[in-house]
Amino acid sequence: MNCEDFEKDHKKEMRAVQDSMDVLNGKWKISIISSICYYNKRRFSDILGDIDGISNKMLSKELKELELNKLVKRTVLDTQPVTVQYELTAHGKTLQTIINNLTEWGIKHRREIIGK
Amino acid sequence: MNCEDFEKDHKKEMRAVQDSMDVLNGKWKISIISSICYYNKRRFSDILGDIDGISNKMLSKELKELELNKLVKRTVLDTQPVTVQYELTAHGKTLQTIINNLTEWGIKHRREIIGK
DNA sequence: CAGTATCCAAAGGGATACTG
DNA sequence: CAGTATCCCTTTGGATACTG
Repeated sequence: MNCEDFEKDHKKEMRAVQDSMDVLNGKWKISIISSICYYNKRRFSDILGDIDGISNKMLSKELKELELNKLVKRTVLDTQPVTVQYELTAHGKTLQTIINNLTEWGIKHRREIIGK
Repeated sequence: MNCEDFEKDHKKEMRAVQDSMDVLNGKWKISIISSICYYNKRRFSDILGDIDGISNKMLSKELKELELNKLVKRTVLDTQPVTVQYELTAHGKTLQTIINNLTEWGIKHRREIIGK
Protein backbone atom coordinates (compact mmCIF):
# COMPACT_ATOMS: atom_id res chain seq x y z
CA MET A 1 0.00 0.00 0.00
CA ASN A 2 1.47 3.31 -1.02
CA CYS A 3 1.18 6.61 0.72
CA GLU A 4 -1.84 7.81 -1.23
CA ASP A 5 -3.87 4.73 -0.33
CA PHE A 6 -2.87 5.28 3.25
CA GLU A 7 -4.31 8.78 3.04
CA LYS A 8 -7.46 7.63 1.29
CA ASP A 9 -8.17 4.95 3.89
CA HIS A 10 -7.89 7.46 6.64
CA LYS A 11 -10.27 9.85 4.90
CA LYS A 12 -12.76 7.00 4.51
CA GLU A 13 -12.51 6.15 8.20
CA MET A 14 -13.03 9.77 9.15
CA ARG A 15 -16.09 10.00 6.95
CA ALA A 16 -17.56 6.89 8.54
CA VAL A 17 -16.97 8.19 12.05
CA GLN A 18 -18.45 11.51 11.05
CA ASP A 19 -21.53 9.78 9.61
CA SER A 20 -22.13 8.18 12.99
CA MET A 21 -21.66 11.41 14.84
CA ASP A 22 -24.03 13.24 12.51
CA VAL A 23 -26.72 10.73 13.36
CA LEU A 24 -26.07 10.88 17.09
CA ASN A 25 -25.51 14.62 17.32
CA GLY A 26 -28.03 17.00 18.73
CA LYS A 27 -28.28 17.73 22.36
CA TRP A 28 -30.72 14.97 23.23
CA LYS A 29 -30.45 12.14 20.73
CA ILE A 30 -28.44 9.73 22.84
CA SER A 31 -30.64 10.33 25.85
CA ILE A 32 -33.75 9.63 23.80
CA ILE A 33 -32.35 6.40 22.41
CA SER A 34 -31.22 5.40 25.85
CA SER A 35 -34.64 6.07 27.30
CA ILE A 36 -36.52 4.10 24.65
CA CYS A 37 -34.02 1.28 24.80
CA TYR A 38 -34.25 1.03 28.57
CA TYR A 39 -38.02 0.69 28.61
CA ASN A 40 -38.25 -1.11 25.26
CA LYS A 41 -41.44 0.77 24.34
CA ARG A 42 -42.05 4.30 25.44
CA ARG A 43 -44.61 7.01 24.85
CA PHE A 44 -43.95 10.62 23.94
CA SER A 45 -44.88 12.06 27.32
CA ASP A 46 -42.90 9.37 29.15
CA ILE A 47 -39.72 10.16 27.25
CA LEU A 48 -40.40 13.82 27.96
CA GLY A 49 -40.42 12.95 31.66
CA ASP A 50 -37.32 10.76 31.48
CA ILE A 51 -35.06 13.48 30.20
CA ASP A 52 -34.37 16.50 32.38
CA GLY A 53 -34.70 19.80 30.60
CA ILE A 54 -35.93 18.67 27.20
CA SER A 55 -38.87 20.55 25.65
CA ASN A 56 -41.64 18.98 23.58
CA LYS A 57 -40.40 20.92 20.59
CA MET A 58 -36.93 19.40 20.83
CA LEU A 59 -38.21 15.91 21.59
CA SER A 60 -40.46 16.05 18.58
CA LYS A 61 -37.70 17.30 16.32
CA GLU A 62 -35.10 14.79 17.44
CA LEU A 63 -37.51 11.87 17.26
CA LYS A 64 -38.26 12.79 13.66
CA GLU A 65 -34.60 12.73 12.80
CA LEU A 66 -34.15 9.38 14.52
CA GLU A 67 -37.09 8.05 12.53
CA LEU A 68 -35.60 9.34 9.28
CA ASN A 69 -32.41 7.52 10.13
CA LYS A 70 -34.43 4.37 10.79
CA LEU A 71 -33.27 4.04 14.37
CA VAL A 72 -36.69 4.49 15.89
CA LYS A 73 -40.12 3.23 14.90
CA ARG A 74 -43.21 5.25 15.65
CA THR A 75 -46.58 3.59 16.16
CA VAL A 76 -49.85 5.39 16.68
CA LEU A 77 -52.17 3.43 18.94
CA ASP A 78 -55.89 3.66 18.36
CA THR A 79 -56.84 4.86 21.83
CA GLN A 80 -58.84 7.81 23.10
CA PRO A 81 -57.02 10.17 23.18
CA VAL A 82 -54.32 9.02 20.81
CA THR A 83 -51.13 7.57 22.27
CA VAL A 84 -47.92 7.08 20.34
CA GLN A 85 -45.35 4.46 21.06
CA TYR A 86 -41.71 4.64 20.15
CA GLU A 87 -39.36 1.69 19.98
CA LEU A 88 -35.95 0.99 18.53
CA THR A 89 -35.68 -0.68 15.15
CA ALA A 90 -33.31 -3.59 14.66
CA HIS A 91 -30.89 -1.07 13.26
CA GLY A 92 -31.36 1.18 16.26
CA LYS A 93 -30.57 -1.70 18.57
CA THR A 94 -27.14 -2.08 16.96
CA LEU A 95 -26.23 1.14 18.78
CA GLN A 96 -26.34 -0.70 22.10
CA THR A 97 -22.63 -1.52 22.06
CA ILE A 98 -21.69 2.06 21.33
CA ILE A 99 -23.97 3.39 24.04
CA ASN A 100 -22.47 0.96 26.52
CA ASN A 101 -18.96 2.03 25.53
CA LEU A 102 -19.87 5.67 25.82
CA THR A 103 -21.39 5.08 29.24
CA GLU A 104 -18.28 3.35 30.52
CA TRP A 105 -16.02 5.96 29.01
CA GLY A 106 -18.10 8.78 30.45
CA ILE A 107 -17.63 7.38 33.95
CA LYS A 108 -13.89 6.95 33.45
CA HIS A 109 -13.65 10.43 31.99
CA ARG A 110 -15.42 12.01 34.94
CA ARG A 111 -12.93 10.33 37.26
CA GLU A 112 -10.04 11.51 35.09
CA ILE A 113 -11.15 15.16 34.96
CA ILE A 114 -12.83 15.78 38.28
CA GLY A 115 -11.79 12.87 40.43
CA LYS A 116 -8.37 11.89 41.78
CA MET B 1 -33.72 -3.46 43.53
CA ASN B 2 -36.91 -1.43 43.70
CA CYS B 3 -38.39 0.80 41.06
CA GLU B 4 -36.76 3.99 42.29
CA ASP B 5 -33.28 2.49 42.16
CA PHE B 6 -34.08 1.30 38.67
CA GLU B 7 -34.88 4.88 37.72
CA LYS B 8 -31.81 6.28 39.44
CA ASP B 9 -29.49 3.83 37.69
CA HIS B 10 -30.89 4.81 34.36
CA LYS B 11 -30.42 8.51 35.08
CA LYS B 12 -26.82 7.82 36.05
CA GLU B 13 -26.21 5.93 32.82
CA MET B 14 -27.73 8.73 30.81
CA ARG B 15 -25.55 11.29 32.52
CA ALA B 16 -22.45 9.24 31.79
CA VAL B 17 -23.36 8.86 28.12
CA GLN B 18 -24.09 12.55 27.95
CA ASP B 19 -20.73 13.37 29.51
CA SER B 20 -19.02 11.46 26.73
CA MET B 21 -21.05 13.14 24.05
CA ASP B 22 -20.34 16.58 25.50
CA VAL B 23 -16.65 15.90 25.16
CA LEU B 24 -16.94 14.55 21.63
CA ASN B 25 -19.45 17.06 20.36
CA GLY B 26 -18.56 19.88 18.09
CA LYS B 27 -18.40 19.54 14.39
CA TRP B 28 -14.76 18.51 14.17
CA LYS B 29 -13.64 16.91 17.40
CA ILE B 30 -13.72 13.30 16.30
CA SER B 31 -11.95 14.12 13.07
CA ILE B 32 -9.22 15.95 14.96
CA ILE B 33 -8.69 13.08 17.37
CA SER B 34 -8.72 10.64 14.51
CA SER B 35 -6.13 12.67 12.62
CA ILE B 36 -3.75 13.00 15.57
CA CYS B 37 -4.21 9.36 16.47
CA TYR B 38 -3.51 8.20 12.95
CA TYR B 39 -0.21 10.05 12.68
CA ASN B 40 0.67 9.79 16.37
CA LYS B 41 2.13 13.30 16.41
CA ARG B 42 0.76 16.05 14.25
CA ARG B 43 1.30 19.76 13.81
CA PHE B 44 -1.38 22.43 13.65
CA SER B 45 -1.07 23.07 9.93
CA ASP B 46 -1.00 19.35 9.16
CA ILE B 47 -4.26 18.72 10.99
CA LEU B 48 -5.67 21.72 9.16
CA GLY B 49 -4.80 19.98 5.92
CA ASP B 50 -6.12 16.58 7.02
CA ILE B 51 -9.65 17.78 7.60
CA ASP B 52 -11.70 19.06 4.69
CA GLY B 53 -13.44 22.34 5.36
CA ILE B 54 -12.14 23.15 8.83
CA SER B 55 -10.96 26.71 9.51
CA ASN B 56 -8.02 27.68 11.70
CA LYS B 57 -10.43 29.34 14.08
CA MET B 58 -12.38 26.14 14.60
CA LEU B 59 -9.30 23.95 14.80
CA SER B 60 -7.83 26.22 17.43
CA LYS B 61 -11.03 26.26 19.45
CA GLU B 62 -11.65 22.54 19.34
CA LEU B 63 -8.03 21.71 20.17
CA LYS B 64 -8.30 23.90 23.26
CA GLU B 65 -11.36 22.04 24.43
CA LEU B 66 -9.67 18.71 23.82
CA GLU B 67 -6.71 19.93 25.84
CA LEU B 68 -8.98 21.03 28.69
CA ASN B 69 -10.48 17.57 28.70
CA LYS B 70 -7.00 16.09 28.81
CA LEU B 71 -7.41 14.14 25.62
CA VAL B 72 -4.70 15.97 23.75
CA LYS B 73 -1.28 17.23 24.77
CA ARG B 74 0.19 20.33 23.17
CA THR B 75 3.94 20.80 22.89
CA VAL B 76 5.67 23.89 21.58
CA LEU B 77 8.89 23.02 19.80
CA ASP B 78 11.75 25.46 19.96
CA THR B 79 12.22 25.90 16.24
CA GLN B 80 12.33 28.93 13.99
CA PRO B 81 9.51 29.71 13.37
CA VAL B 82 7.71 27.99 16.20
CA THR B 83 6.04 24.66 15.52
CA VAL B 84 3.51 23.02 17.78
CA GLN B 85 2.93 19.33 18.11
CA TYR B 86 -0.24 17.68 19.22
CA GLU B 87 -0.54 14.13 20.47
CA LEU B 88 -3.09 12.06 22.35
CA THR B 89 -2.69 11.63 26.08
CA ALA B 90 -3.06 8.18 27.62
CA HIS B 91 -6.60 9.17 28.43
CA GLY B 92 -7.19 10.31 24.86
CA LYS B 93 -6.02 6.96 23.59
CA THR B 94 -8.76 5.20 25.54
CA LEU B 95 -11.14 6.64 22.96
CA GLN B 96 -9.71 4.31 20.34
CA THR B 97 -12.30 1.59 20.96
CA ILE B 98 -15.15 4.03 20.68
CA ILE B 99 -13.78 5.54 17.50
CA ASN B 100 -13.40 2.09 15.99
CA ASN B 101 -16.96 1.21 16.94
CA LEU B 102 -18.26 4.46 15.52
CA THR B 103 -16.34 3.85 12.30
CA GLU B 104 -17.82 0.38 11.88
CA TRP B 105 -21.27 1.57 12.76
CA GLY B 106 -21.03 4.48 10.36
CA ILE B 107 -20.29 2.10 7.49
CA LYS B 108 -23.18 -0.19 8.45
CA HIS B 109 -25.47 2.80 8.81
CA ARG B 110 -24.63 4.12 5.38
CA ARG B 111 -25.51 0.73 3.91
CA GLU B 112 -28.76 0.66 5.91
CA ILE B 113 -29.90 4.11 4.83
CA ILE B 114 -28.56 4.53 1.32
CA GLY B 115 -27.46 1.08 0.29
CA LYS B 116 -29.47 -2.18 -0.05
C1' DC C 1 3.98 28.68 11.67
C1' DA C 2 0.35 28.93 14.91
C1' DG C 3 -2.68 31.11 16.14
C1' DT C 4 -6.23 35.78 17.49
C1' DA C 5 -9.64 39.27 16.41
C1' DT C 6 -13.66 40.89 14.22
C1' DC C 7 -17.77 40.82 11.63
C1' DC C 8 -21.87 38.66 10.53
C1' DA C 9 -25.33 35.20 8.78
C1' DA C 10 -27.47 31.01 9.97
C1' DA C 11 -28.78 27.50 13.03
C1' DG C 12 -29.99 26.01 17.73
C1' DG C 13 -32.99 25.92 21.22
C1' DG C 14 -36.02 27.79 25.38
C1' DA C 15 -40.77 29.64 26.71
C1' DT C 16 -45.22 29.92 25.77
C1' DA C 17 -49.46 29.26 23.52
C1' DC C 18 -52.31 26.65 20.58
C1' DT C 19 -54.60 22.31 17.93
C1' DG C 20 -56.79 17.69 16.47
C1' DC D 1 -52.04 12.94 24.51
C1' DA D 2 -48.93 14.23 21.03
C1' DG D 3 -47.56 17.25 18.91
C1' DT D 4 -47.22 22.58 15.99
C1' DA D 5 -46.47 27.42 15.73
C1' DT D 6 -44.34 31.59 17.04
C1' DC D 7 -41.25 34.65 19.22
C1' DC D 8 -36.74 35.71 20.28
C1' DC D 9 -32.35 35.31 22.41
C1' DT D 10 -27.95 32.57 22.20
C1' DT D 11 -24.54 29.88 20.02
C1' DT D 12 -22.09 28.30 15.98
C1' DG D 13 -19.12 28.78 12.58
C1' DG D 14 -17.42 30.80 7.93
C1' DA D 15 -14.56 34.62 5.77
C1' DT D 16 -11.16 37.69 6.21
C1' DA D 17 -7.50 40.17 8.17
C1' DC D 18 -3.96 40.61 11.49
C1' DT D 19 0.15 39.28 15.07
C1' DG D 20 4.37 37.33 17.59
